Amino acid sequence: MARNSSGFRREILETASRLFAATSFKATSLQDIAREVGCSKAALLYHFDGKDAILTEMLTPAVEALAELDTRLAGLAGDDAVLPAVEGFVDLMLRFRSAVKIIYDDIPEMLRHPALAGVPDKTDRLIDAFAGRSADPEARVAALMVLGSVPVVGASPVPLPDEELRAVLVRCALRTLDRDPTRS
Amino acid sequence: MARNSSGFRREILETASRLFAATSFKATSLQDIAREVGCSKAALLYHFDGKDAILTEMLTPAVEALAELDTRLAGLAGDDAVLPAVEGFVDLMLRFRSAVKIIYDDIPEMLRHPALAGVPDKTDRLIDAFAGRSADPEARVAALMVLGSVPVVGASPVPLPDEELRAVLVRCALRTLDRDPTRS
DNA sequence: CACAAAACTGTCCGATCGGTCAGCCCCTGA
DNA sequence: TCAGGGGCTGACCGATCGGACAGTTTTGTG
Repeated sequence: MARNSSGFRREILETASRLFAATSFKATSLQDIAREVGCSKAALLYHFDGKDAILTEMLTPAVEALAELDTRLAGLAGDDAVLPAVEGFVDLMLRFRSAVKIIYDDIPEMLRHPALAGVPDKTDRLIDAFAGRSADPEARVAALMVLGSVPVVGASPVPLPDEELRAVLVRCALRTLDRDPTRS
Repeated sequence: MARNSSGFRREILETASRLFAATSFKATSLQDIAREVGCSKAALLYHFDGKDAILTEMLTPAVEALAELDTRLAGLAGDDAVLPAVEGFVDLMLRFRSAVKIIYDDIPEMLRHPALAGVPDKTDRLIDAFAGRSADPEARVAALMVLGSVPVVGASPVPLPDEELRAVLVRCALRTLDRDPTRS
């Protein structure tokens, strides 16, 4: 064998990235990567200092881009920061989509657990309801955002009593879905 | 020892729930739970059929409530489904917050990885920018929602070219933040 | 062609995981 | 009093993980 070294490194990174995104970082073993690449586990450890080093090298560009966005926003005050922050964040996410998947695809893996069988089906129908049974792509994306954002808030510590938090969440979610919350 | 059996079961569930939420299901071993509860690992497996059974018993109420919401929404068509869906989902999430944490707290665990050092700080500042540097709780919650929702969309397969997806995401995010996207 | 460096392999290792099992303790009721 | 069963333990098991290492093949170079 003895392929081109830097090309081999890249091949390892791409394969590992695919596997990490498909399953998850923790659930993907060095054996899995080696099998997919077509080399021995020891070969991986020859090119990289360890499993963590593979992940680090894979995520570094995204982390650096986030740091760049951070410094760019630091100079903007108040309302001026909102639009650049949103656009910058969305661009970042789209540009490093595979990296994002690696971080977030622990959730689908968790949903594969027998205890949660049938949940994905129900969340699909929930998206349908959020979108008002519409097939419009924008409505579907907004619905997906609501499905994701509400639990994220729930998993985070929020200094707000449940009743107020409930009202705020409903209001924000309706705005996301382009439904005016200001009505009876 | 020989404690009250059902009380002991409840104690195990509560401790396990706390540990699962604090770290993650996979990263929490039976040893960890046993140490925290103050019994042997074998004692856990005497009361439960296995690690999965503990998780299942913990999540079952939430899964059932989700199924209930699902059937309740099934009869509603089009726009009539939106508000009940949003309110039902928010209520569900608030009611089973610990269960939600268990599913979602794989992400914070991932963010603890050395490769992602410093990322939480930057996302905190990103939330600040999303909220327009405001301390208003509603603005902070909306910002948190945006931070969560955008990557969730990125990690999901969306049948939309990147450019359109970008525009949709920015628009929806601005609506979530209560910023009117309809302007130059 | 010779030889050193690079590339790679098979094998082994310690740690940790979920789970099993024989047996001990102790309360209960006949 | 003593059999018996529920509650529980410590020791152990096989599987799997990331990683170490000595040794072998391949490659580049004088």
